[in-house]
Amino acid sequence: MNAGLIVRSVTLDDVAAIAGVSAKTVSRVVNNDSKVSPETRKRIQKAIDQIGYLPNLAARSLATAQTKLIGLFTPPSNSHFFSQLVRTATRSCREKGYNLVIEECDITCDSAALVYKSGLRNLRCSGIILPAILCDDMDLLDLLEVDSTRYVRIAPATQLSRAPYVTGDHAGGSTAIARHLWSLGHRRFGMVTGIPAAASTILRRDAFIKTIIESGGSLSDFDIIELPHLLDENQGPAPLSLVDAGRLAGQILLKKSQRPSAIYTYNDDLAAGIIIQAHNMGISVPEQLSIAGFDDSDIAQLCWPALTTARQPISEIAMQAVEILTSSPCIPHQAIVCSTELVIRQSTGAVGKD
Amino acid sequence: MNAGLIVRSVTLDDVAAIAGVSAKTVSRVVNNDSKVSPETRKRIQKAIDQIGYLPNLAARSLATAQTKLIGLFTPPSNSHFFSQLVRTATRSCREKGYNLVIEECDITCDSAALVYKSGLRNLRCSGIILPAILCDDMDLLDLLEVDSTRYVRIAPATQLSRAPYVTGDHAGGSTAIARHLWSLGHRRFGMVTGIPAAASTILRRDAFIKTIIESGGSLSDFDIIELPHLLDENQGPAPLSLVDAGRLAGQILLKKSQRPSAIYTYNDDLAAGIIIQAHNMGISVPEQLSIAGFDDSDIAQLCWPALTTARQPISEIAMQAVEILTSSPCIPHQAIVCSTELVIRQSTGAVGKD
DNA sequence: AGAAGCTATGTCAGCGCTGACACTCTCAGC
DNA sequence: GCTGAGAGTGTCAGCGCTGACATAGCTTCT
Repeated sequence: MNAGLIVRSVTLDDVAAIAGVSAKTVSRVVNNDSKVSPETRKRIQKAIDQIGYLPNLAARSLATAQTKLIGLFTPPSNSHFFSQLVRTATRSCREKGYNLVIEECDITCDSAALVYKSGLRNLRCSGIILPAILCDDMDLLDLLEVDSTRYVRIAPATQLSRAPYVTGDHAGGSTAIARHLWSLGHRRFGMVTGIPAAASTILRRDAFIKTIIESGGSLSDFDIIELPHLLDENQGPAPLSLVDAGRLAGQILLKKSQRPSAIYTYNDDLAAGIIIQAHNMGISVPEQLSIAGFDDSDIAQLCWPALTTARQPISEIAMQAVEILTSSPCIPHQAIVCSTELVIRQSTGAVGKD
Repeated sequence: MNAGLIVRSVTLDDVAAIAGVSAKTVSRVVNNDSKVSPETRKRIQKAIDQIGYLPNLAARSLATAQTKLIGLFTPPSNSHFFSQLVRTATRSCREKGYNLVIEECDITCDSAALVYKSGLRNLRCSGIILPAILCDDMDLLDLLEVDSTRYVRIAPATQLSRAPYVTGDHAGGSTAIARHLWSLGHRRFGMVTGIPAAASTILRRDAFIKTIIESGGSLSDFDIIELPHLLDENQGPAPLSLVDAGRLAGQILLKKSQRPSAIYTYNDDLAAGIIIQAHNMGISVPEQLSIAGFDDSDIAQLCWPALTTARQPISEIAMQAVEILTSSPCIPHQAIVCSTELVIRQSTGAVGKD
């Protein structure tokens, strides 16, 4: 390691001296400006390669007041949905010449605005991606607007016209799942919902219930568990993973005297937990219990039996978010709704005679 | 969105003017320098809060030639091991006042040095975390040293004394798994290895084989599949996930006339794939087939039956890596080996009468 | 021929911060 | 009273780059 060793880095001026032009012209070449003659361009390019010039992003940021950094908040219990989101966002950023910076925020203990203030904020990202829940923290949105930082919301619940957002068709996916389960003959349902503050939680829950009731069911056919209740029950030091939360929910739901024949969960991670719990209790899936999730994240095909779920186009959501943040000029109130699609796998089946 | 609107940001000078001191003194307060009288400090702090001063990291980077950014390379098929690594690294960076930037690199198609050059390089990260495989790309290491960028390797295979590294005890974990399987009566083994260029692949494989042979087995008791072979077979456009690769490996291994009674894989993701494939083929685990992985990443407890595996302290590895990069002064050739631990779960059992 | 318009390039201040160094007090020690 | 040390603060250049503007050398049109 040569840390400590002083290395004056190669600058525009060095290149300029070699190529016999001004630094500004080199800058033009580096930034692909037009209005540079082909010969000059070639000569400069040669000089750049020769001494291995590397633009200094800090200097550029300072001069342009543009960092080319995209910030992304993630929740502490990482679902598979988020892992995929992070991955695709990384790739999209790169394609557009930006870099992705990750920030973790547990809204159950910290205010998102506070986390932002003490962390990402003075990085002055060019744009910020705010996933569900976080994106409904009005203090945070205010703060971002004060800083005039661009941001995009993923699945916002409130003030939809305030800023651009991307979301999946939560209601549509839920409706499809409900129809599917009903048509298989299920009449008694367990549900595990997400965090109530998230729009997706409400939309997925309500669409499901509404569809069942429209089909002929009633509200008394449901056993509903809310995710926060599960998280609260956790004794351990580490936050409960969503899969573990699902397992816990399974313990509760499957012990009921009137056991549901189908369970629908807020996302695939929770559903995976239910499947595991069913295995542990000797309940066979899908013969004795059907389970459906949401997202179609990696985990869906990793369960056994593989999970019936509503596919959200996670990669597309991430790409669109990055696109919105990096488009120039910025389009004020873009709203993109990605459609969801029912994916039937082996975790759901016709209702059996228990 | 007020992009486009010109907002001269609040600077040190603004604060200085209000507090009636020089910008330098404000800088001292912001950076927690000693040698500022308590009263002055208080007065300045008040001014800072009053106008909401926010240090400009780009300017600071330019002045100090220090970006306080840590870069982390990830492979394209994200294993659970990496998801966890990313998460913990994010947290560790934050605690130390750094930010984490992710870069994806598929060494099967691109040279790591090239990816670095075209991406992370001109961000001039203060430090770079290089996971296995990547960290044995000597071109990349050369490049980093030319730039005098600090880096830390995770599980390097070659030139161990070249730079600091963190690694798990691959051989130890593998040996423990081998002893465990042998003691359960297994005598015929399937193996799925990792990418041969990685030290971990070789260490895990060789320790396993050596232990079995020492126990009385012979080389002819093994059926070995190498990960790259599986990846090559993939027709689809998207790269094969490790779980899918495991499934594929299962298809091959479990069709053999002399079917192994136990399969040991390079990591948990691959093992999960094998379990799924066993389910699909109606082979019961662990009664008819024992399966063991490596890492004890989240996926291990997400399988059913839960996976017997060798736990690597992933969080500790990430924390140590960040620690090495951020410690000051930098310690030249630190080498940290984290111990691994056998975790016995339900995917392994005594060999049955098939 | 002169005006007008273009293209290709140069000049220079300044983005916000910090390191090196200078300066002014105060106070202890002789 | 003088010296030296140290604490507290200020001055200023310069990190590497780009935006705004100026300039030089063309061509084209009137």
